[in-house]
Amino acid sequence: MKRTHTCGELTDKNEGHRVTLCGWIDRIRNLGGIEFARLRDRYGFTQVIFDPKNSKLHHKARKLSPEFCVAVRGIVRKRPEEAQRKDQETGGIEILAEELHVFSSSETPPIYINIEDRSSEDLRLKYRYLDLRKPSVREAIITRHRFTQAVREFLNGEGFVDIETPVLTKSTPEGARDFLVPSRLRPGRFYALPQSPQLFKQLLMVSGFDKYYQIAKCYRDEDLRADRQPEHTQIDIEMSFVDEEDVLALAERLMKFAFEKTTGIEVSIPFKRLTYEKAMMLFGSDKPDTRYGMEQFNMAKWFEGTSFSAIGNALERGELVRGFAAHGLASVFSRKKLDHYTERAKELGLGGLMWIKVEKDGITKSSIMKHCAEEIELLLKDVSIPPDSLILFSIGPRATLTRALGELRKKIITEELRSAEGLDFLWVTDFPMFSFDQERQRIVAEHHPFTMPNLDDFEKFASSDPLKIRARSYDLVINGTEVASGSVRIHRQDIQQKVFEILGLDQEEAQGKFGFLLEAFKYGAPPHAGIAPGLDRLLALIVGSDSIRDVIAFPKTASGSDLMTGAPSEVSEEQLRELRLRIENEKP
RNA sequence: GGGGACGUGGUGCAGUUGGUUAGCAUGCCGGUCUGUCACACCGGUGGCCGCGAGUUCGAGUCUCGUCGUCCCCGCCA
Repeated sequence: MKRTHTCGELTDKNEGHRVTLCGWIDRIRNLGGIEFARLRDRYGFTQVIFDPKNSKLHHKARKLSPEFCVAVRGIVRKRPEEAQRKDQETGGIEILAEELHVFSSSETPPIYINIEDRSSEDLRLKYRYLDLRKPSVREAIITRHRFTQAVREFLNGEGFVDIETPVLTKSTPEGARDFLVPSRLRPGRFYALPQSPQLFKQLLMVSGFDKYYQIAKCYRDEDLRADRQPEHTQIDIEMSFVDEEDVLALAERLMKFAFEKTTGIEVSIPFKRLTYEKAMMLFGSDKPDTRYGMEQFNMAKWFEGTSFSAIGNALERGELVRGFAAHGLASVFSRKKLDHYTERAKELGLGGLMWIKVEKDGITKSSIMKHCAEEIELLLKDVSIPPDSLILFSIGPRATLTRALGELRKKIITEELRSAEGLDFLWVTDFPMFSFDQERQRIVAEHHPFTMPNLDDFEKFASSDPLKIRARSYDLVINGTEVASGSVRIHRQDIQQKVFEILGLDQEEAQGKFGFLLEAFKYGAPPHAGIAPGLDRLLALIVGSDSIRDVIAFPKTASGSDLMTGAPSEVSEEQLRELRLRIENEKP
């Protein structure tokens, strides 16, 4: 029996037609005589009715159980008026069964398929193929398909060429830990899985491919999170003869097209922009969710010459006094909660946390009222603070203070506030080119070492204070999540060489690691720039999930295992021998 | 590498201060029922309480270890 229709398409327009449906039994409702079976496929549900008058068929139907895979032939008929379901797409009709074929029976499934969120995540992952039968899980995967199709449609239309790059490639020293693949033909040597196709796409620009894209798997052997998997997918894009404005504009149009095509949510462009510097000063974060306000401000001017030594001394030391106001929270922040936030502030490196409350009735309270009543009065006169507001503020060196306040702001957002609506697209630009890695005691690239520095900064600070150099890089942030990252790249051998020097790679090392790139730059490299939106995170935002596992067909757990296949697994002695590898005992 | 939460019939949970037969819901099996849609009702089945030590007359409950899952910090995108 071949199907003539799917379970999502029949309506009263098909009344009287003889049809065949294939799918899985979602649920049986046996009323003694008449028996209803809900049939499910990826398109929807259709109710099938087995009438006892057809006793042979009815007898066969009584043996059905959930998740049997079947074909049913029958007549589409309108349900009686009182039995119609307007909320279901196929709720107006049913199939009066004439013939039933069971392709496969099913044991009682280990997870609930016909009830949402009734099974634990580890079981759902172990039986992912069953979990994927659930409409909500299936829809997330289909949404992902529609999104990538929209991305391809847009980029193809813009003249981009989709080019595959190798998965077995070379280990590079910068960035995350590589996944390594031992080489059998060259024992003792290893491939690395790409953290991104970065170098290949730059080389494709040297080749003249102009506009490249790839929906590319990227691999990083680092610890996992809800929004981090060992393999994730990037929409990898690179363009020649462009600058950052071209890339940002392209990315905006791409996001608008793909979001609108996939979700129907209208996206207005251009997106807001903040420099890194400004984002840090306003929100204490390089990926702020700006929907919640609570911008930091400098409070020094109200405390100049204060007699309160804690603040006065800090100002003399050149430290800052900064804080932010949270409206509607004065009544929520009990003494206990304030203590809790103070504790957190100390963990974040601050000496403590001060607060001012303007309560609902307009009465002002503060942790430093005893010392600074006048200062607080002046401050509240200058800054308009509505009733029921809380100002949290502290003192400290600039970087520590802004970051710590940013963390406290984030904590308030996740713990105290109702989640905001809508999509908040934000560009953060002009990141620092380098940062200092305390652990390794050396300068590292903030984005990656192929990022074009701001050349004015570069000239001024390359030898004196490289940490002051800004990069021509940009991140796209949506609702506080970093969803894309990119930069203008270096296309000149001399600049690339200097950047390597600042990173502490001498010429020989640089030749060994990236010689092929430096070599390529000798042969007419075009100026180029690119960006790489993270597909998994974008989809998680679109389907409203906190975890990218929900938009990946076969995801891994927080410890990197695949509960379904059992990977990673041990391999045979024979396999190890071929690779000339030996496993060292962990505990000798 | 560090911190937190969890692990009890197939599934999701409860289980008091350590005390006799480990509850509830759902599923599953059987029965009644011809318009249900989480069908309803009646009856039944099903658990070495993740694993291993220990404390104790006695451990689901306390201690230590171990494994697994989730969340967070570090790390990383």
